[in-house]
Amino acid sequence: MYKETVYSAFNLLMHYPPASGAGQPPQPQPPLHNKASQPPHGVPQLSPLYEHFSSPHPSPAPTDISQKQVHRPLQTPDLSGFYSLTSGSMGQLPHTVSWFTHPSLMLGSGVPGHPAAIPHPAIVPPSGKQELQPYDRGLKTQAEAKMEKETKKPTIKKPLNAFMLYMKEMRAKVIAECTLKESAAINQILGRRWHALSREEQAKYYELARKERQLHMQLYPGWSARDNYGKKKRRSREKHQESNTGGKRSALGTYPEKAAAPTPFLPLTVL
DNA sequence: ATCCCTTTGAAGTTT
DNA sequence: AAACTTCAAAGGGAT
Repeated sequence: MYKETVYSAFNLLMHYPPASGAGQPPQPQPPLHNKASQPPHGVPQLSPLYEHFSSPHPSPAPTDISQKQVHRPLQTPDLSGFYSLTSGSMGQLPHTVSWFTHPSLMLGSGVPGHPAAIPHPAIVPPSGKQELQPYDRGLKTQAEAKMEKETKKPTIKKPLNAFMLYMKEMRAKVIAECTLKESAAINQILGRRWHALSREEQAKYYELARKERQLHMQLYPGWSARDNYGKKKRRSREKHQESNTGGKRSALGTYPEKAAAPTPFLPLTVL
């Protein structure tokens, strides 16, 4: 409740203007490197859509976006955010940016350089948890304190990609439709559903993701995905590589053995 | 308490 | 350039 209120308020403040030329095809971007993530045989390819777009790495519209999002008059009194668990239809997408609604992103400090100085949802403490107590009791050396301060810097998260946005919106729906609760299983279903989406449906999410990246670039001009590299600790690297290596990535119809068989108690519509 | 699993996509690094 | 790696979310399960 509190979360949603905060996020919605953020959404309202950061309302996005409609993409110029609404009704134009959005700008999905093809996977750049990962062949395994290409839609498998039988799944509509996205590439024909991509030719509508000028560049695989569209440069952000310079200056006006952030101004618009800050000064844009509120369009609707409805506080339900894009990711409201109850709404769910992309057809009603407000022009918002999803990471403003990230549950874990409401902590953090203000947005650097942001005119409204609103805590930005993409900023989280490294631990993901709020630091309630001063951690330095004065017992550490300067170097240690500096080191610790460095590691406690808020983390600016990556903007969500199209599929992540789709997952965020559809997860609750899938969970409601089946008895599964484990995210790994839910994500498999969502992956299948993603491939089953029409190009137009997917394009909505690609467009949203593009806007996310644009705004992220504007808010954090110097930020790089590299900044977050190595921040996740990995328990068994080999095992992780095996399951997460690009070339071995499972695709529709070729899921790992473990998940090959459809879950028996799932209604067909879920899969 | 923290990482793994599982998905796709973006972007980073390595070969 | 291509291949490979990491991290975004989520939350139950494993360590």
